[in-house]
Amino acid sequence: MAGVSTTTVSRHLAGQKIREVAAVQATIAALDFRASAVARSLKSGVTRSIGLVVPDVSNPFFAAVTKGVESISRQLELNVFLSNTDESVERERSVLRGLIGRVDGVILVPARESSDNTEELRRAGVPIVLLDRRLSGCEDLDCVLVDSKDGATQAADHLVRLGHERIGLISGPLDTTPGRERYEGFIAALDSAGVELDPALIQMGDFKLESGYQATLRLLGLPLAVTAIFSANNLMSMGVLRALHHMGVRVPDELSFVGFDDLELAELLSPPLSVISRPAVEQGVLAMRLLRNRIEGKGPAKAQHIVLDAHLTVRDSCGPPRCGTHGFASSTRVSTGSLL
Amino acid sequence: MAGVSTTTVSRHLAGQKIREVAAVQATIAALDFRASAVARSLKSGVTRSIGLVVPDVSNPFFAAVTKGVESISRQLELNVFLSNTDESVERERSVLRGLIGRVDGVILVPARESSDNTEELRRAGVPIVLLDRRLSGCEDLDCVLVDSKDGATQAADHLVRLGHERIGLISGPLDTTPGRERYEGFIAALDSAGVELDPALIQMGDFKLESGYQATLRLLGLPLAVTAIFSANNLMSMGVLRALHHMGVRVPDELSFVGFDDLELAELLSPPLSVISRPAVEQGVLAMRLLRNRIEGKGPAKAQHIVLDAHLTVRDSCGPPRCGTHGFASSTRVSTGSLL
DNA sequence: TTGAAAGCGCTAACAT
DNA sequence: ATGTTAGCGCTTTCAA
Repeated sequence: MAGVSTTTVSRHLAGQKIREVAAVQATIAALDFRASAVARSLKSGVTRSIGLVVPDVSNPFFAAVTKGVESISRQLELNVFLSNTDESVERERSVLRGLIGRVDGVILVPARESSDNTEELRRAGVPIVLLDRRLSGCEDLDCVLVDSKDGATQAADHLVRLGHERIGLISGPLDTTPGRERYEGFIAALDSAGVELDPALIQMGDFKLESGYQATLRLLGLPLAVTAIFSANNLMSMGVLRALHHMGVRVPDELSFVGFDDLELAELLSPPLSVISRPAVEQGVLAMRLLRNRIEGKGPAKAQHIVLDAHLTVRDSCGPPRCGTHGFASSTRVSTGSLL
Repeated sequence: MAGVSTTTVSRHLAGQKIREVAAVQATIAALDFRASAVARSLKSGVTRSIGLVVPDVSNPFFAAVTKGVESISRQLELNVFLSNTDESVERERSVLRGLIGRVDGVILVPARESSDNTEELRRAGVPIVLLDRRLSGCEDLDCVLVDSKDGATQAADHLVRLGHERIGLISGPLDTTPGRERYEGFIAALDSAGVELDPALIQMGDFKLESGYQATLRLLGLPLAVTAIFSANNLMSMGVLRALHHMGVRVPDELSFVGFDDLELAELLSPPLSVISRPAVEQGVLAMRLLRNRIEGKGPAKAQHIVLDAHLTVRDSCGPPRCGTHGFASSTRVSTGSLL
């Protein structure tokens, strides 16, 4: 070094006034000196990093959430570790474990509502904010949610109002907050509207595209034709659309469709899709703010639960029911159709 | 601690054989002990983290790249810091600076070809792999690219073969590898096909949705109608589609369209989109492998440049030209149309 | 096989 | 205003 002790340099870096400013600055420049983030972390116990754990970055919804988190964390000069769990509890556990000691806090979209992998993190004193999904036994954690139940209710009401009575539900995993709430909201709405609840109309998916595709094929194969489909998330909706397209089923003429979560291109599809939409970037932003407060020890000691609204965006994929015109399963229906 | 020195514990954790295995393991379990990643990093000089710097995670292409990177880094037990630059050189610089000392290597999609922000990183000895875009003065870095020029050529040839002569080009920034190469490839292909190159047909965009929208409006406003449009990336393609939709221009009847980069829903749009597609997840995977080798000092000393192929996926958005039927600019054309 | 000691780079307490 | 010292938690000589 040039002239002074490391302490002096440290002080200078910390913004304190020192005598040999010039010399120190010159030497810093000459040596291209940069304080070691690692050593700082070791000394201070703070990493200036956070973890963001989502099921799948390539899901546009989580991509948007990520953007929201990232924009705030940049302002805060926090680096973000991004990890995918691929909806798997095991992966989630290993990911979370790998974050211990590397981050000051975690924003987590839990893979399964009933599988709590936050134990170790919490013992290690790492603040956690839950995003989009609850976690049983973790009601004491901050949480940013959307009123999925209400959203699903709106979807169901919309279809019922149009006169649909045989509506297929492609549900997400029930052990997931959005999966469960959308399921419950939808079923309850149909129920209170006096619409039948044939179990065959309920198809379980896993929030991934392929499961939406397969579920749709199963629904189309039902002996009694469905006149409408509701899908519990965007990826499965894509699968539904693909299946409908491959089977040559016209929407909304032959079948009506509503999906939970908007798609960037939804209005450009043919027909433009009616969907339940909700803020995504904003969820990320709110979660990051909540986490910041936890990390800094600000804010109320009590857990904050923020619930945002979802709302129906009506476009063109729903119409009145028209029975028996699509499908490949029942030759009876087909011949009936041709008799008319 | 219980019975032994920290050294012994350290050895046990490192996999060496020690006498008091039982006692040590018991104590580790009892204390929920976890070696500090930070202290380890300080001692070893290795962080077991990498940085991934992209222009925009919510662009489906980069989301897919991210997934590829993430899948390999998980296998390698490396954590990944994700950052958006939002196509901004300034943001890139600050992001890259923030990564120094925190990562063992960086995968970078540079914001601008001619603005090299890697200086500091390189002086700090951090290995870098370039992804999707070159960086001038950095030919010595490993790099994973796609043959954009060839892809754009295929797009141009496709349109020319169908008989188009007034083709609008919505280009990305020329100071970007994909922007420049797609521009050059497209222009060169038209040129060698003997198609006119009216400068008004070339609209500059910034790879974001809104610029595709605006560019399309400008193209539709041209006195001499365009019969086809080529857009240099997926986000701008969405903008084009939206503009065409709003203006009521039918594809491919009134106007043909090809875009660079596939869209998850491209085949479900009406019409299904013809696009230039290319591996995305694979680019991420390859870049991560390259980076791993650099970090471990394996592999050839010489920089590796991997160039993947792009190919035309023909669907239904291109047809033969039909002039003068769309647009809102020229009243002459409109009245001519109604006279027919 | 194990332990003592030193040091990775930083900062806070204390002393000057 | 500046320097000295100690210690964050780990690993790695070196010695026993």
